[in-house]
Amino acid sequence: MTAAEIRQQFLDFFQSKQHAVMPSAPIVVKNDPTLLFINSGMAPFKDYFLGNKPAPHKRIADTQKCLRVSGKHNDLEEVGVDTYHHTMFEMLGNWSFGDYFKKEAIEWSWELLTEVYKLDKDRLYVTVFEGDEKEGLDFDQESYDEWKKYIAEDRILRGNKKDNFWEMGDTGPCGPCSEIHADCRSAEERAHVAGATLINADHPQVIEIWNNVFMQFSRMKDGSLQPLPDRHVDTGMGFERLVRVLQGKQSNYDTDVFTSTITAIETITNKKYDYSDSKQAIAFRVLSDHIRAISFTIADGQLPSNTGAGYVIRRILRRAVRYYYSYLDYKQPLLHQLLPVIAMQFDTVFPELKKQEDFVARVIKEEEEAFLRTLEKGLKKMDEIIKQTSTVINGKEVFELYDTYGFPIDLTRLIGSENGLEVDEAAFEAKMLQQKTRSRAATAIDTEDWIEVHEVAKNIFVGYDDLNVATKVARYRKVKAKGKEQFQIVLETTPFYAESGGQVGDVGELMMGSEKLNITDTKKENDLIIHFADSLLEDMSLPVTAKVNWEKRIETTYNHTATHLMHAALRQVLGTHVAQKGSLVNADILRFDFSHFSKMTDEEIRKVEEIVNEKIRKNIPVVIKELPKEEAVKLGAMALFGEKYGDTVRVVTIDPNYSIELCGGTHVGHTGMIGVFTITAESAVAAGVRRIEALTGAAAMRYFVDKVSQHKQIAELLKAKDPFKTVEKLIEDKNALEKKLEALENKELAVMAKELVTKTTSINGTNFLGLSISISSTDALRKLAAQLKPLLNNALVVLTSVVEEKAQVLVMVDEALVTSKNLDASKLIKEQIAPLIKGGGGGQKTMATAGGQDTSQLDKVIETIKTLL
RNA sequence: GGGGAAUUAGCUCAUUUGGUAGAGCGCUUGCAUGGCAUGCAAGAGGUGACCGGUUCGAUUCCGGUAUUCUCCA
Repeated sequence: MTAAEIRQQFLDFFQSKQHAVMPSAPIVVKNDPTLLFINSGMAPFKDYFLGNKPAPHKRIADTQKCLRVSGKHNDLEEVGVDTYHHTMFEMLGNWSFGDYFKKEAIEWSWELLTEVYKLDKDRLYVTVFEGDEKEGLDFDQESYDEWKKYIAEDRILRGNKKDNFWEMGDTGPCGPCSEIHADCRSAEERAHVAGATLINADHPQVIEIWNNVFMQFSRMKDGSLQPLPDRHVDTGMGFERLVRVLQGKQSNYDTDVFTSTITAIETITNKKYDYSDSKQAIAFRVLSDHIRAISFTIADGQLPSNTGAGYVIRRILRRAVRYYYSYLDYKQPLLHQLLPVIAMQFDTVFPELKKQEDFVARVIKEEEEAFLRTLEKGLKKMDEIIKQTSTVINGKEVFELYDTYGFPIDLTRLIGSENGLEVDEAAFEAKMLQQKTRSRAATAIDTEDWIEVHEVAKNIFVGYDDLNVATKVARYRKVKAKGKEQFQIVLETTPFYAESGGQVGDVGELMMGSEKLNITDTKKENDLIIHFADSLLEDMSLPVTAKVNWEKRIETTYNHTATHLMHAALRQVLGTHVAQKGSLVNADILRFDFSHFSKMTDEEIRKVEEIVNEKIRKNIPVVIKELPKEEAVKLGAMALFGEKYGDTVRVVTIDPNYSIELCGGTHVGHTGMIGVFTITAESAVAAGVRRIEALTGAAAMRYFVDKVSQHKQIAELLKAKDPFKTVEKLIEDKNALEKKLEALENKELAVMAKELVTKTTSINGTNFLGLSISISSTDALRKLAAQLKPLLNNALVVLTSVVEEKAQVLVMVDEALVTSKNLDASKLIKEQIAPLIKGGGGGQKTMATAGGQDTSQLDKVIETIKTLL
């Protein structure tokens, strides 16, 4: 049975049990400050469990792309070392939202495993929650009784709170769970040691394959448990593990989920995968695992970057590079070459990768090249350190290599040992810990419990039509971050648009009688609209009026509609490979990132501006409709990868032949309202991604007026019709004049030098020249000395001058005198001259300069030097 | 969001307690060589990212801004 068949059978099975089969949500998470990536099958359904919104179906089944790189059992550094941990994995799940519960869940899971997949019943064990006195929780008799119908009682094990009580987070839905484990050991081993003793004991062949969670409580901030009104089922079965069990393999990497990738790596590197624990074999596993995580996150819209979720991708990618660089002896970009293999493999389940194959490959290649460059730089730094070190590379240097130059510690270790050097690991760890605690302290957020004011069924957004509504506060809470206190407020109905789809959140005020409260920002947490304020109203329970700042909103709206017009224009001008990769729309500007591989030419930019402005002048009506997703896609709406859509979507159409996009943002009624549009900047943000910044309406007009008046002023200043030509000529002339001036100065100085030479006197066989001269700058003084030098030998020269009311002294000593008379110009200047003129100075032995406040002592300076001879 | 670092000629990079900014490649010109990454000589090319401060004097020290790299969250 192939992996693809196993997946399909799961979905078909639950479809036959009246489940709606849903596609995987994007692996990249938006609108949730607590999560960077989907890390479990239930994550996309959080809102349904929290009661923020109703589930579209009571029963759902799916396979969900998940990513885990941290946590107790998911250290990135462990992936590939063993045979069953992954960064990205698929989680098969079936879900009940207030529908069926323990009985059906248990019955169906048994039916699927034993009758569809035909797993040997002797190899299966299940666990149920034993209860917990401290929490006041009873033994899960209900599940136990259900299991008893299918499986011998000695195969039903009791688990404690750690293993068999699942919680979503510190607070929120939770409940007992029941796991199914499979014993994949050989017959002899099984006869020797009973499987039951190995459950949850980290045995690589006795593994949990499925967890059924029965949500029936909600954890409060004070730690107490409240029963949930609706009970839910949340199950998760690790797909890669399941395939391994069903295909009878010892390792996940030996299943057809990974073998095609491993074969491709063998071909590219000309090395063999030998299933061992060698570094080389680990490298194969690391690469075949990481390429999946990297490819799917990029396809779902997260580019590698140096912060947040993008940084996680970068780290995974770099770990893969490190492995092929060090252990497969491959020094060029490799990962991007694997893309065709996995894009093909997942073509039917996750088509988003195949559709963006070229783009994803280019991003990965670019990123690999960048890191290989970083490695080069680190190697150079490493060389320096090796030269200066005799036995142990100190922690500070190891940390600096790692922290500042991004040079991986394992490479430092490897190269160090090749040069007979050790690494001070303890000091490195200490530095690392310091950095971690500093970062944590800076981001610590203290969130208090919600204070319920009015119970409301649903949080309603009315801001598409109304900017001013009477409503009441549903709940609020205090949030403390970086010593700053803020309040989050949820309203029953709100006109405030929450930051989403690039459009910033609304600002405005809440009013209660004459009392006003400023709303500084509006954000979404999952689907909950949260208003931010610095304080609270005196009485939060009274009715309030919520009022959006109208001016800011309308200007933001101009910019948002203009973004759609521009997106369509870009596709016309540059081609249909242009896809949105991110955007920022606020009252002042619009910024739009899109996939495109070269810098836009001036003509292309002008063409886009022309098209957008033409569409504005046509005053096209903007038509907004709520439609089922499938219908919208049929209309030709641009389906944006990485956007998670519900069943009905909001379709924004500006001329059905021009622009149709799925969008939740706010838009103008007719394009004419935008007024005018202009692009102010075009730049690169990442490999294959360009960024445009633009202005509309009044801001664009101000921009034009400024430019025109600047141009006018320049023309007036130059008294020229064509200022460009004039400026070009001015620059040319200026350069020529500067050169001429410099030549003239040098000539003048040469003449001066010749004249001065005649004033040289001989003292005790040494030529001495001490003069007070008039000169324009210290630079000229130095140049003069340079001119004098070839004209004199065996000479000591002292020149003094007053430049900008400051005393300046230059002392020049012939090389011969430096040794024969032990003269040192720098010493002279510092010890004898500088104090005289109340200043400082220095230089080299043969030439030094000094400057000071006191100009009255310049004659004495010359005398002082003279007496030295 | 919090640290660390970098920014010097068209490109790649030097320049130690602050004292007239250098190299290689590339470019221009001349000469040599039948051609191949040819040789010799001369030359052009720098507001040392930007803005302030300390200093007689800052590429160098200090602060700020921008951009890039990097680590952590």
